[in-house]
Amino acid sequence: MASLTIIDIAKICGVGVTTVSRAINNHPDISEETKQMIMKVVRENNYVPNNNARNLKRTASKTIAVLIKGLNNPFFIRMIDLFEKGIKDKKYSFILHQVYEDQDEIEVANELIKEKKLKGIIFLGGYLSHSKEKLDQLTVPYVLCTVGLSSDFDHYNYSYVSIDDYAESYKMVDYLCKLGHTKIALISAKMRDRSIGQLRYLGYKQALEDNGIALDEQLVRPMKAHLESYSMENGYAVTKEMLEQGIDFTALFAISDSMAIGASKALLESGRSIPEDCSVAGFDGLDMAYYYHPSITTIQQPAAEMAEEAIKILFDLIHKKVTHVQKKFSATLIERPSTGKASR
Amino acid sequence: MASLTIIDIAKICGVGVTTVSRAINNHPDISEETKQMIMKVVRENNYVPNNNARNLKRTASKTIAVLIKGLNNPFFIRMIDLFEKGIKDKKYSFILHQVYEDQDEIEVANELIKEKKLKGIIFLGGYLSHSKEKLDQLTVPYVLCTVGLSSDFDHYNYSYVSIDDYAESYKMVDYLCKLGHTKIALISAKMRDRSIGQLRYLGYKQALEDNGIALDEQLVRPMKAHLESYSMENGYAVTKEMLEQGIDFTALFAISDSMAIGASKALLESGRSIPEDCSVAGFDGLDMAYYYHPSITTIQQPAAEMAEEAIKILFDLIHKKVTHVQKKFSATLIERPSTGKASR
DNA sequence: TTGTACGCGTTATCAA
DNA sequence: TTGATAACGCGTACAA
Repeated sequence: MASLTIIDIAKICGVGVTTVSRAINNHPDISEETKQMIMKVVRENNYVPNNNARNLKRTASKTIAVLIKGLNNPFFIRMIDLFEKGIKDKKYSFILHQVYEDQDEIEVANELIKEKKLKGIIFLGGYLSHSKEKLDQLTVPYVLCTVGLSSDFDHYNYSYVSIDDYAESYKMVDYLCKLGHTKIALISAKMRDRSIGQLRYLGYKQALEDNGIALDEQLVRPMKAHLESYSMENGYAVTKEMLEQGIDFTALFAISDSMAIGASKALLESGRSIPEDCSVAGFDGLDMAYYYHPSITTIQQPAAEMAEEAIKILFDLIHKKVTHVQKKFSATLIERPSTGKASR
Repeated sequence: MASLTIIDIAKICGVGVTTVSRAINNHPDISEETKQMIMKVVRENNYVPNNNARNLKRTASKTIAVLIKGLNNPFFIRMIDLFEKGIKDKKYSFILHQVYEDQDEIEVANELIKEKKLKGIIFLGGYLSHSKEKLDQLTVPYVLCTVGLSSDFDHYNYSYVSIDDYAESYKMVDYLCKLGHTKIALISAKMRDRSIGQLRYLGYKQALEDNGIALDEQLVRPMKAHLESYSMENGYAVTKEMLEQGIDFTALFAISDSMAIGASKALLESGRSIPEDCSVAGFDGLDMAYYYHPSITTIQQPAAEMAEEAIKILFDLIHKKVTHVQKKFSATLIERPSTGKASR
């Protein structure tokens, strides 16, 4: 029961602990023969080195952590897979660590750095509303990936990978305007959102303005605070409410694919057809948007390229090749059957 | 840079290390006064205890880990949330740990037990094809949740929470038969699957037999090995292939909602309508199945109850109130517009 | 190529 | 209520 230590193994093998340590860690200064012998004993007794003791002694390790706040966003789940593969390709270990709602990501990061002797961190999603001092506490390089930064942030002090939420939102709304829509509903972020949600809202606003359409506040609908953010359920609830209030619109743009799907359901359920009675557009480029029927027009984020670039930047930072890099990717508007010309 | 240790803090405070340790860990034997003083210094210098040293010395902790293989299954993601809340409600810490494809979950578990001094483990999803000896290596209580167990396992030696895959599959197929369908396609697990996938297949087979319908091997379609298991993409590919081969069926049962959605897309794309030309049924009870249009008939797993029960069993095991408990939940067939009476 | 002995930062034990 | 000190299990400088 009481698990074996390296000393036990050394005794069994009749060698010193150093030798066992060498065998386990593939050190060069050991004969192949003794190594095999030791490894055999290790396996037979299924000895597992104690990671705490290891990390306590170790000064460095080749591992990178991805910190994610919430696992409910399918887009992030996809990114995680990409990060895992990319990091393992570089012969680094990958750790996924969840940050809970009530936790401070910087503190969690610092603990993890100490504990695992991290080489670098990728923050995935969430919002960073920390002060500069707080962020400067981090002692290893990090890259923000699709992290909301409040607009008063000095962006050039950080490395990040994202898309241009403002421009992409503009692109979609402009596209809807060009289809002849003038009453375009927006399912937006929560009221106090000061980052991604706000940018997408501003893009919407500007596109309307540039197309000579007056902003109708009635058509801007923040997602429900009591429901999960960006979820299908939320898009459904918001849309249903609009329909019940008899609000008139010929197109609907939801700032996530999930919400677009929820919205579609509400529309279809009410007997409206897509896109004849109402066009629907989403944002993210999830598989789901394609498999929905009708397939949903969306802004596809280049997930693979973004993950790859984030990793590249992180390694450049680690190797001190760069100081700070900001990379904004352009996403692709994918036109699908859920959007069509305005009929009224 | 070089981070502070408990000794540094002790020096600054002019007390012994033991006292600092007591303050940090909320030990009783310390005066409120000195405790406040120490905590103030801790905060000011933002000292973070080294977890490795802690865990190395600690004999126990109040933490439970959920081990999950792959994050791609939306059903598991939902369960994770439930586990997190449930475990935190019990004032235990919760750790989510991902097991990668090439890793052995038992070994990962054992490492984690040592490292974090776990009190218990919940295995979520995946397949357990280990021998009894291997499982017996685990030194803390564990509960298998929705884990595939090969049929030759002696189930009574383990604690698990699941649904009766055989019976639920039977339920769905029987329901389709009663609607008058005789040509029911099945999108099943990969060929060599010996657990959940096989059980669902057997349920299908038996239901057909009991309804006097001969099994048509042409209608049983394992998901594609080169595509992600249970994914929309997989359901789409399989269904498209069937359609291209001109195979005739009036109902389709996919053993996951995701695959059912992919299948629906393939059907709708080909100009068929659901349920008029073909009924579609899924399995799991994901939100997605409801929001799809038409909403998809499915077998809804009682996720919340299952998570709750798994936690309860685990704590009972920890407190030695029980030895082994197996709990099979019954799921609910939710009838939705994607299924209807056979028209041919 | 191998072994001895020390230190990593913390908590537990015991004595004060 | 406090403090000194011995572990915890490992890696590694150094000696052999």
